[in-house]
Amino acid sequence: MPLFDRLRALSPSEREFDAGALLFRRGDEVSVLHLVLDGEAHLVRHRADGGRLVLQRAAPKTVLAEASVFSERYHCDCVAVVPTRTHAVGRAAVRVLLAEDSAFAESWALHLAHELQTTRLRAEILSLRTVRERLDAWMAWNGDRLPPKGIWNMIASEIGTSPEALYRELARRRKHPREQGAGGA
Amino acid sequence: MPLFDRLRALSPSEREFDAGALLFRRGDEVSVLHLVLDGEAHLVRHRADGGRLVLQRAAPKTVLAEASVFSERYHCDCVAVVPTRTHAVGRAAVRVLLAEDSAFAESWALHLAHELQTTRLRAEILSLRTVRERLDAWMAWNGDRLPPKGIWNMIASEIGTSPEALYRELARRRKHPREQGAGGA
DNA sequence: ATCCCGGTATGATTGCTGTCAGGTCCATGT
DNA sequence: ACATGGACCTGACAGCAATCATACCGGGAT
Repeated sequence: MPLFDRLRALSPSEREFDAGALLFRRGDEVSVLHLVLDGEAHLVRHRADGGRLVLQRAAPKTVLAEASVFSERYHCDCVAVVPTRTHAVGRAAVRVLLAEDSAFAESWALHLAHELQTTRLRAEILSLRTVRERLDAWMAWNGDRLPPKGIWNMIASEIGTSPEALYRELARRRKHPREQGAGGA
Repeated sequence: MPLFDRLRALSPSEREFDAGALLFRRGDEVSVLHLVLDGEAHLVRHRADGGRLVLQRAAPKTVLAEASVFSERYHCDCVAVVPTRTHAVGRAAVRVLLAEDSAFAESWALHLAHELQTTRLRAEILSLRTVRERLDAWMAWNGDRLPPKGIWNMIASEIGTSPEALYRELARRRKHPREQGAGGA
């Protein structure tokens, strides 16, 4: 991922956050762009009734709140859900680079376009109703191969089902290999 | 939407497609970028078993397959699901503009970042399990107001549920106004 | 060697939603 | 006035998955 490295090269500053710590608050001035190195940070919006709406789950090797580059202030809170380390890049520096280095601007746009593509796919998968359909769709995107053992839990959360439901679907396919895939129209 | 207008200004060519017609095929050379004016076009990937996986549902006033700008050839098919009219902008022209006009590059990135934001939100909403939670989340994003009558069908499909289920949830809230919103943690 | 823990596996139960089926209301056109 | 169609509404039923509970297994730590 050249974009990530290019951004990291901009400045050497790293930050660490305990589980539950806030990376920033809604209304704070946007001074840096965070790249998640380890851990996980959630972009959340708090509702009047106390409920919270997650807007992004940033895993390691992920750019956090890309849209904040274009905003003076944050529109939502960001919290580390586990101990998290980030690389903080100055927002101003990123903006200068975007404006003056068209190659960088291009990789930035490419990154966003790819991210958009996979997120749209995820939304489409999540709009399917059965675990079977969701797994079919996941496989269609991942080379028509079953997910490797060891990450089934991750896949389950990716396709929005419980691990148990995924285990059962996988077991079903082991027993009835030919019935896979539907003639979805 | 200034980006949309800026793109339209690039060239005057419009194209029309009947329902079911293909805008392009996987493997075709990318010569133009489509902006959907009327109708609806789906980006689809065909599976070996005949099933199809939708990657994007492009409504009017929407840029179709943004990632294609950076690709020589298409990675999936695109089909008009209803009679559709698009504005076709030369890919080369867009790339030149991206490279030479940093203001345009910025609005392009801004567009992608916004699209990414709302798509991530949609994915989060779709990963909720009950209609109640989904509607709460939708409302949290839309000013804590109930959706206006007349578009409930649209909302239902946005949050990935059947119209009936949404009607019931809305009726429930009419009867028990105070029980809305959960202390979701 | 043993403990521990996370992932894998599967049964039983409950609850929500999808679907079908019927019905009302209203705007529009004739 | 009447017919038409679309959105809204609600009852009934079936089905799928979330959840709880239990158990197996393998690798890493002690």
